[in-house]
Amino acid sequence: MMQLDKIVSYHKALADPTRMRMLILLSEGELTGLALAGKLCISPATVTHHAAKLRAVSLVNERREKNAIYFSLNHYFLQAYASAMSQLINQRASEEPNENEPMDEKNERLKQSVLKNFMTAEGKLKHIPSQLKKKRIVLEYLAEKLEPGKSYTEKEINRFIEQFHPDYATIRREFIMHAYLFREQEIYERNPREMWEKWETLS
Amino acid sequence: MMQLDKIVSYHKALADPTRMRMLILLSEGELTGLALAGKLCISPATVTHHAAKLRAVSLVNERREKNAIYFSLNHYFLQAYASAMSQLINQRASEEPNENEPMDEKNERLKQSVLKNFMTAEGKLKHIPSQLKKKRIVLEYLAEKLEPGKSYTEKEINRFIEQFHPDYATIRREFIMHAYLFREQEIYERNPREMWEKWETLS
DNA sequence: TAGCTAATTAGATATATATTAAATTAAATC
DNA sequence: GATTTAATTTAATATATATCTAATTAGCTA
Repeated sequence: MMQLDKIVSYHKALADPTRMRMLILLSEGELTGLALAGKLCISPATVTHHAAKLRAVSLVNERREKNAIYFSLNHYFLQAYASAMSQLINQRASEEPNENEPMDEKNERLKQSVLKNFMTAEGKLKHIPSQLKKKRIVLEYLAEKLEPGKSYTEKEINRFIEQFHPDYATIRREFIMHAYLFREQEIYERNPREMWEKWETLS
Repeated sequence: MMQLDKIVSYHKALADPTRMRMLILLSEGELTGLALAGKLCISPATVTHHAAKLRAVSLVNERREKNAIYFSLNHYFLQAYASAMSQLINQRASEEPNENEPMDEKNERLKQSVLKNFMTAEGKLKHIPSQLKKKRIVLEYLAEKLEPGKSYTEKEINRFIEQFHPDYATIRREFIMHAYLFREQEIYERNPREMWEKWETLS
């Protein structure tokens, strides 16, 4: 369960018109600090200030080229956090105190049982688990078979998923909703594993 | 297109730990101002202050009973606003200057052509349009056939959708994502038409 | 190395807002 | 009508933060 503070910080980051305009500008492509300052009519120092807040909640990425720094949107988190809050509010009831068994062992056991239950002997997916935790196990298992860093067209993704289940549209959407897959324009890419894990800590 | 200010105000409303805790408390049911003050360890005046902010962005409802006021969550907006921002940022590119033709005529013409293109002669849905505007037309057309105010189980919703398309899971999700349908616990309900329209103005 | 450009940091200021106590209003009950 | 309970408003205060200028740091290039 994501901490209150993180959700609040996230909303604080978005609770400022200048930062929101920054994000909108960045949605059209990366920009340097100076360029942002120019377009927003603010000083470079102010850009740094806001960039720090956005970075703190992983909403922007930065890369250095020569002595300029290019800012860009982190699409993962833009989508991921958005639903984290509704989860916080809608899914409270399902919280349970944890038992004595070590977490890692318990997770591994669950993972094996879920894969056994939801995958056929031929390696096809029977159906998508409805419980979030189980769903993530299945999605992760499938996503692992995608090559990290490689770009896929939508068709390629569909064909990939079809190997396991006919309803590729739903599963593709689940991949994106749960941050296993990332879509930019018409191109899909597997998110790095650390993103999967970061996302999980949010929910 | 939703105004920047509204999105910012919405995030401001959620950018405070006390208000977030209020929402979490209210997610378990309605409470009076005094009850909230007690549970949150703050003065009644502070509750009023925060309630005003949450009300300003339609996140809470109020009802009077005797001389107490009961606050409750507005689930519609909790879900609706959340994705409005990603839309703001992801769909900018598709904006176009509008032509001379009156808006209403244009919309009606689009609606007819979309329904003709995506529905079979037998009244089944061929597939879900990928363009947002067209998708909304199809979803609205289907949602109109649900009875407002009536509660449906998930199974009933599935059977309803299956009349039109086998992939009820996807369509059910789309209904919820686009605020045509509202889920509380395991029960589904059609949102009132005004909610559909309010939601559309957000995107 | 010196000089240039971009970005950050530090310090200062002004605005916004979260909070409370006290006064006031609203509704219900005696 | 007087009293009680709940909520709001008002006024005051303290904290947070958005912004700028000026000084500093980081990296490039002549």
